[in-house]
Amino acid sequence: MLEVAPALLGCVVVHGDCAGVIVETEAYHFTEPACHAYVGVTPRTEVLWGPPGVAYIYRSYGIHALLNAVCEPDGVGAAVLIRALEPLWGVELMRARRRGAAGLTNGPGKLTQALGIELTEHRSSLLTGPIQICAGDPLPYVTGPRIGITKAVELPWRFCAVGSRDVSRPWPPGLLGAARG
DNA sequence: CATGGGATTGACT
DNA sequence: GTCAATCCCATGC
Repeated sequence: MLEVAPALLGCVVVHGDCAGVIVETEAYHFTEPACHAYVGVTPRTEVLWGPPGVAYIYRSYGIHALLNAVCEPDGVGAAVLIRALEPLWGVELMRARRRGAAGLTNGPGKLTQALGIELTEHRSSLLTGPIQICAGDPLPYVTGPRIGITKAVELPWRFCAVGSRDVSRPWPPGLLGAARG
C-alpha cells in the first residue's frame, strides 16, 4: 500500500469521456485509526478487506463522494485515496459539471464531481468497470502528513507529484521530505 | 431506534 | 481566518 500510493502518481483515471493524471494520493491502513477499516469488517468497510483493484467510494460530510482504490490482498483492510488529478480529456464536460467553480480536479471531492463519479460505482472494478485506472510513467514526488484527518495525523502518508499545480493544497517549502521516485 | 462524527468545499468576515 | 451544509453508517441504548 505504501508502494501503491506513490506508484499511482502519473497513472490515468478514466471515467466516461473524462480523464485525468493522478498527482496526489494518501494511503490508509487498518492498523491506524484514520482508516475506515480500523473498526474491522462492517457492511461499510467490507470492500476495503476484499481483493485489490476495486473502487471504495463513500460520502463525506453528507455532500462529497471520495474515491479510493483498494490495494492490499484479500483479508487486509487498506486503500489509497485519490486526492487530486491533472485534467487530461473532457475538460469542457468537467467545467460544466463543476458549474464554473475554480479548480476542476484539485481536491478529492472536486475530482469525483468533475468526472461524474458517484456512490453507485462503489465496489466496481478499477480494471474493467466504469472507472478505470491505467498505468503511467512514475513521477517524482514528496511525502507529508495527510490532510483533513483528526487521528494518526503524524503519519507521512500523503504523496504529491513534484511541481504539479493541481495538488489539493500547497505546502511550506522545506518542511517535507526530499523528492523521490 | 436515536445520535454523533466525519479522508470537504465554498461562501463569507 | 471562520463556519455551515448534509448523508451514511457505526455505535449505544
